[in-house]
Amino acid sequence: MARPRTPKGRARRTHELLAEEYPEAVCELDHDNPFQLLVATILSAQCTDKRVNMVTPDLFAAYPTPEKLAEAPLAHVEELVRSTGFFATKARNIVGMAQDLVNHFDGQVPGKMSDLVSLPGVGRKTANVVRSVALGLPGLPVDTHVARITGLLGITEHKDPVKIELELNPMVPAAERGEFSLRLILHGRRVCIARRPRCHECVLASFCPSAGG
DNA sequence: ATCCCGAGGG
DNA sequence: CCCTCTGGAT
Repeated sequence: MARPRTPKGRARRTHELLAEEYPEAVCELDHDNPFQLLVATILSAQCTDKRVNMVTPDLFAAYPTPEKLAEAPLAHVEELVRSTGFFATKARNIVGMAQDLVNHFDGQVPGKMSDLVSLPGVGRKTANVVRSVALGLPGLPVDTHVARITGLLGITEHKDPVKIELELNPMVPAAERGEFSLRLILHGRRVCIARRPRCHECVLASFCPSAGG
């Protein structure tokens, strides 16, 4: 298959092929509402979603709402999220985030990007996950997988995730950005694995410069 | 650029 | 042992 000449062409081809490969890519962080997804996504930094799903049931049982989490003893939250790594930072961030929701956003998860990134522990990646998965708003989360794969495919030259996001946005229709990200992430976990990519099994290999074999 | 900082894979 | 796992703040 011929390699599309432009970065945008490569982005579109990538999404076409990944949409066939992964028709129903879904967010695998367990959650029942936007607040829970926001907490789970903060916890997912440098950690597998599987491990996050191991700690959130107890966490949400103890602190089901922003109001409850805002008043939680830090030591108890640290204990509950310890196995996700960076536990001191994450505990402080999710409690502080809950306090901000109560104090500034009427206990609701805001949809505006500028509001979301004002919350402790929430950067653009986390904000875009919440927007696209829980709120039905446009959002293209750029995580380690999205950054790595778009770089390998020559869709972007940037290394900074925020620059990558801003460069990718015009290449992908707003309504498809969340799915595009989800599919790249799934592909990164299953096939284009950082440490040992399975190029033989990759549907993108025909136009991937790094698919040597 | 550096720190946070646990768990699992190769 | 070294790297990676859906990063964010300083």
